[in-house]
Amino acid sequence: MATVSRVLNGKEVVREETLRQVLAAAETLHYVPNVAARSLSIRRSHTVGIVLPDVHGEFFSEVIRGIDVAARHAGYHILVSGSHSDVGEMLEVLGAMRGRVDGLIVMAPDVAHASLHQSLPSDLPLVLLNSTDEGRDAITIDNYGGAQAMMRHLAGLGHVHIAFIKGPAQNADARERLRGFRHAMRGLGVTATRHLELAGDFTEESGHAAALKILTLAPRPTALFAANDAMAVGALAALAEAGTAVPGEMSVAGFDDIPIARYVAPPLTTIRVDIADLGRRAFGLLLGAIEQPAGSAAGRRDCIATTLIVRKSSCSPAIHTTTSARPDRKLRGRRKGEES
Amino acid sequence: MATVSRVLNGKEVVREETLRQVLAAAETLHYVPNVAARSLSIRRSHTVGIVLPDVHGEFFSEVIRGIDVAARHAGYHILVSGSHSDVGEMLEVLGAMRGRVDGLIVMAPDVAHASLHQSLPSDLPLVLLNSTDEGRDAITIDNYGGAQAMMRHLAGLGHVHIAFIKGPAQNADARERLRGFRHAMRGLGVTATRHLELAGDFTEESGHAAALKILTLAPRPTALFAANDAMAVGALAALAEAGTAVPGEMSVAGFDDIPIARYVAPPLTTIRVDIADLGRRAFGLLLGAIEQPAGSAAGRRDCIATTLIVRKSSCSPAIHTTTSARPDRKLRGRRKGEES
DNA sequence: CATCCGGATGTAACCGCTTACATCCAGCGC
DNA sequence: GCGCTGGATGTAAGCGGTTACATCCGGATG
Repeated sequence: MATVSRVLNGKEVVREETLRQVLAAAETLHYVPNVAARSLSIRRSHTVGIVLPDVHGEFFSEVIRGIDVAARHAGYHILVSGSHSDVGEMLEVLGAMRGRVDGLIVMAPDVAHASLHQSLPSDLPLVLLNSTDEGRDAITIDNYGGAQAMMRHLAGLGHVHIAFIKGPAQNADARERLRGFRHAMRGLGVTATRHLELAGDFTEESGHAAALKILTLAPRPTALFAANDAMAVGALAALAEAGTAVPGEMSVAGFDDIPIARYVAPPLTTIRVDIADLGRRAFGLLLGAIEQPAGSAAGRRDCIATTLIVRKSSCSPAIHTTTSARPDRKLRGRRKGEES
Repeated sequence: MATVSRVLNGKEVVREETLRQVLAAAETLHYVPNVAARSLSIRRSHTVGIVLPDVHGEFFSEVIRGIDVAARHAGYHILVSGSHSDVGEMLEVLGAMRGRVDGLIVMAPDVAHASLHQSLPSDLPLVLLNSTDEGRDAITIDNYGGAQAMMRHLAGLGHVHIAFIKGPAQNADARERLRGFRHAMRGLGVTATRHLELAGDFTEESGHAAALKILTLAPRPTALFAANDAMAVGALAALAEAGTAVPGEMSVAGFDDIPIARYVAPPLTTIRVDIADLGRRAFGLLLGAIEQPAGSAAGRRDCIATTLIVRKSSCSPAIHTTTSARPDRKLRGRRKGEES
């Protein structure tokens, strides 16, 4: 039976003839190796765990899809647990996965929960998604670079008064995007940006509310950059209700390129993030850590690039709207007519 | 050590005092039971496998979410494998899951692949999603009922000439929706419906193409019912390009209530399917089959209810458009002016 | 006081595989 | 002919639990 094991694992030399016999016998007996016994013996399950918070549809599925194909390719399986609303639940699952998996991919964008980071098992290969922690491997999105790319786009169109709708304060992605915005604004010579930064929490409603506030600013910004697409969509709705033309009177930009971004009116200019790639790379990093436990010191980083997607929601600010003249719909309407 | 096992499983009587000692020791030693050893011994992994074809974002994540929460609640884990483009790949994964899971939830809506059904392990509890097979447990969506509900809605508004954009011929969901449409049409006294049924394959492009064909029918239908939302969205785009007012000249309805359905212009009237519930119930059925293997004869069925969601894309047909007058854009434009 | 009883705990076989080590055997050089 | 060598295969000791069965022990019973 040692020989059978050798044949099935193919890692040792077996006589050609014997090999054939074993294979034939296995075939006729419908033999299927017992996975549990093998795991017990080699202390490896060829399974990786994925723990996600309660993230939404497209993101959730794309991350998993990315990890899934990479894992399948490497002969690994994935044990998934999503929609954890609180840290306690997450820790519980993390505990239950112990022993079942060879490594873990954990997404916990809310850096606030230091308790979680402390409780992560230290004896298991682990990579973090969209959050960092000294001494642990992590994959992040190039939020800073993406935000700067969008700002370059807007600035290139001629915008200077650009408002920004922020994400949750404790969210790592949101913070980086904000950092990118601020840096770009300084580059445009605008140093006092605080009044141009509106609070938001990544929901459509918060985007809606923030957009209404932006309309009251004087001078009124000519462009609005939301830290994610959901808020940009909310903003678009608010602007439509207020009768503000997009992009005529106000350019709007988002971040993420969620699927509906191309269907809203007007289609949204945004930053695309290749989420499946995020998953793929996370698995790659994890696999490396699993296969060479003593491998290069932990703390490896990998960053996912972003792409600027220009659609119809952004354009150059019209000359007359850059002045802070109070909006007068009839008048503007006539002027528009003259122009065309 | 037998006693330790008894304490940890709590299934046998142990002296109060001993129990405390064991627990204390386990605590100080950071003892964590080895899952593989336990599975080997009790021949159960407390894990269920989920195998999905290459389905899209929202559906994928919702099904998994539904199963996930139900499973977690019951102390089970889920092993996921998605995005299988062909049957061979699916079978491979199915094989690899053998021994790793106590049961399987498989989605294979393309009934055409009888080979798959034959190759499904027969010694493992298994429930099918959106496809049926004699003698196997299955959960389906109430496609027939949903389609009828939508038809009742349209008929109630006064529509009689209703076109239908079909889904892939071998897709079980698509077939049932078509059946619902036909039955309802007979109820409306329309017996020859074939010319009102346009081919489609669940993609936006096919919906776009089908809508253009519908515009050429005489008498022109006053309503269009697509077998899924993606095609309805495509149709909406086609109608907008052709300058056909929705819902004024043509009511449009879809099926699924995908997230963007509420963001398109006009918001889409559709049939909502509670997908998370689909997953939840599938797990429930599977759990039953796992816990009483000899349980009631296999072949249990469960059906997910659907809900009619009325939005802005449907309304009563204007009186003049129910006649079969040939469309004349200028003329219709003037008439409209007179009405308002 | 010997026997019996039943609850609590200890013992060891077993789950099915991997793998270090033992064994076997053919070919080789001396 | 003999000891060696090395490749192929057999043997058995784990891996870390579960659980049937044996054992132990204090109290009730005859």
